[in-house]
Amino acid sequence: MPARKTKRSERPETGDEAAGRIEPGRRPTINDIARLANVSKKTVSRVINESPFVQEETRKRIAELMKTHGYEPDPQARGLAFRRSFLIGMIYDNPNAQMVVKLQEGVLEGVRGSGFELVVHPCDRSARNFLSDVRGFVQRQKLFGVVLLPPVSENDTLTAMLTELGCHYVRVASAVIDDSAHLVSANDRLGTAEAANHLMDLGHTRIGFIEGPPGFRSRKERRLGFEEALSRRGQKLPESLVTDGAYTYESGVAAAETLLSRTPRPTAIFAANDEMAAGVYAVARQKGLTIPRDLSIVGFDDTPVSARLFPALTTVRWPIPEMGRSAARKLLDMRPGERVSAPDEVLTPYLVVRDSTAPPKARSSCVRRPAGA
Amino acid sequence: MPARKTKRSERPETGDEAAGRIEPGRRPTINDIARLANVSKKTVSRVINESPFVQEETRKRIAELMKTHGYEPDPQARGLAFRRSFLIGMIYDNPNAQMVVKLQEGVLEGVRGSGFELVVHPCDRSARNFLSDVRGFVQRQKLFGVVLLPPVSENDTLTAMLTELGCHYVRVASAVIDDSAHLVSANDRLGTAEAANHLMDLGHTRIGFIEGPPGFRSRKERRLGFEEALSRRGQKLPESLVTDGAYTYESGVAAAETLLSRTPRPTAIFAANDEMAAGVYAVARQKGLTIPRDLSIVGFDDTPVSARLFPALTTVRWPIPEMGRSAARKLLDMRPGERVSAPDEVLTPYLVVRDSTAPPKARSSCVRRPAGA
DNA sequence: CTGAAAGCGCTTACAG
DNA sequence: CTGAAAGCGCTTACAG
Repeated sequence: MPARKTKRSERPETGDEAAGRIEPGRRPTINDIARLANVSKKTVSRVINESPFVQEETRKRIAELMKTHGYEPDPQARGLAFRRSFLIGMIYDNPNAQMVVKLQEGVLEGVRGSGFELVVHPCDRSARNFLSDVRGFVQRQKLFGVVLLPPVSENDTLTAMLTELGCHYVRVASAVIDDSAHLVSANDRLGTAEAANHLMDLGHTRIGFIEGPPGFRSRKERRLGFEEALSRRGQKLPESLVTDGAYTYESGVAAAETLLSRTPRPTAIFAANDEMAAGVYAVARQKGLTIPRDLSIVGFDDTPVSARLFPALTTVRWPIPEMGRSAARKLLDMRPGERVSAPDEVLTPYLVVRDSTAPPKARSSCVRRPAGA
Repeated sequence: MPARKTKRSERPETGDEAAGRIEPGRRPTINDIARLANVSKKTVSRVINESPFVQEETRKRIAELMKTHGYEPDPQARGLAFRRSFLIGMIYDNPNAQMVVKLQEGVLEGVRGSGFELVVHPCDRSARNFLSDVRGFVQRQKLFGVVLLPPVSENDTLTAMLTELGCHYVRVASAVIDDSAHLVSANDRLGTAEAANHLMDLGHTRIGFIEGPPGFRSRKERRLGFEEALSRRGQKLPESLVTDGAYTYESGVAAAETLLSRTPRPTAIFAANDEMAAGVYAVARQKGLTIPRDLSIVGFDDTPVSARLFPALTTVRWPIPEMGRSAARKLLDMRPGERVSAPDEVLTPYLVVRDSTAPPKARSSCVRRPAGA
């Protein structure tokens, strides 16, 4: 239907008067607004895109008309003209559902009101067609940008490809692995150090350590942070007390079985995430060990599972929702003409002390607590 | 850049020969393919949309060209012309992260290769602007369809609005609350009945029941299924042994405290989901009750938490991934010209017996097991 | 079976 | 500061 060239002489003074000219049930388009405002659609376009080259009076009149008629520019049409969509992708291969959902919510919170939407893309990072799959996804949807979750976020080949495709990205990570504009990160090393200090404060000297899976940067960071904290107080982590893990409950069970069969038995275990810590609980119970009297346990993440273990798990809180929101904002800052807001600091995870840690039983009476730690 | 009107007389015989004519780095468009195939873009369009009105020889030649050049039609442009996007929304206000993530994965699996993508939309169903928020989301993105998760899926005002907007939808639900085309459902009543039978088979007669939250259809279904099964064997559920729950761990704790303070104490508790069952474990432990010797527990969902409780939870498995895949397929079946595949049956959840159920201690010796149940 | 024209709702140069 | 023309990559009538 060709746009009726109606009485351009009439200049609507109020929204109500003009409303009759849009067929009910049809969403108004840029043409409707232009016609009602007696301007070209290019001028309406300028208002939409906040161009400074519009007379204030005109801008205001158009803005009001848009509001009155509930006009919202069509992202599809805008995207086609811009050669870019208003979609943000979230790419991940992460075993932790709680983390994924909370991050999604955080990102959505961060883009609220911006007109952007979130398209999720779980994937298999070890699949042979991983890169081409992501490439197709990004190209087909002409994504404005993507949020990358660990460990996919640590893949530099991937980010190089995204750059080549002209797709913005922000990595969610455990260490500073990119410049501030492309990174939302927690300082895992600091968080783990806090956990180590807590255990040493309680008097533990034989501490077991369950690592994250190879291929996760957090594995390295968490171990490093822990060992550094130990060595700062002259302690060290013997190889016999370090075990592999996979950030899953089952791997926590397996690791705990190994660690708790060592002699002498460790008096405390740090698990690089909560899921694995839950596995340690199961093995401890099975071996008749009481937590924390016979064994102290510390986890990492502070996912809901930590509060529902018994006794409640002492763990390091990873600021998931904040990371999501921040990632979204960084992406939005990449819109042309956007003034970049102050870059967020690298967030510091902090220890949440609950009931799974206590001084070691056998030694609690003969070991001196370090003063003022 | 205007499309160069090049030598239409030359008719490319092979893709290789033609390849040189598309500038490298630029994705081919329908115009490129048309030019290379020496046909109008309308004909290419017909091939894309699988119109029968294309000569087989022509169709084949064009299809090959598309493949050679890695041509994929632009969903944005197609959407603009179709007045509809190739996006599917997932709308939910559900506390269970595991369920949400698995359903997302299931839907994505179901649409794989179709060119559709999934846009997630967590929301607050009790917010005053709930409906208008969803309406804006659907209209702005011109969603092809949406998958509705419980309890949002049970809102008929919502589905009426979607129909009015011309947006397809599929509900994920716990009972038959719509016609087969719009519904992917588990028969919760049957699943719960199985749980009840299992407990009765073991000899339990005093069974506590923790309900789901008001506003969830599953609350009603699960209770009904349970009571029907009991009454079929002449048992009944006394009001004093029924408690409210909210599908959260904390509500499970509160409910268990109530139920376990009744005298005589119930010998078994059915919790309407796994999260609440986890809460029952905590209270039981705190009261010094050993599971299943002093108390049998049955959950519902079979989420990962059930396997990591100790002892492992007997629960009713809800077929989450299957529901997601099926929902996606139903949506795709609504594409014009699509022949509807056989509608899925309503899925039946089934009992997974683990270690949290046993005959009641005090009575196991004097109660006769019902024969052949 | 195939195509030229017009359109989907926006934006980018380019004028003025 | 404002607009007419052309274009983004596709499809829908409408012809033939």
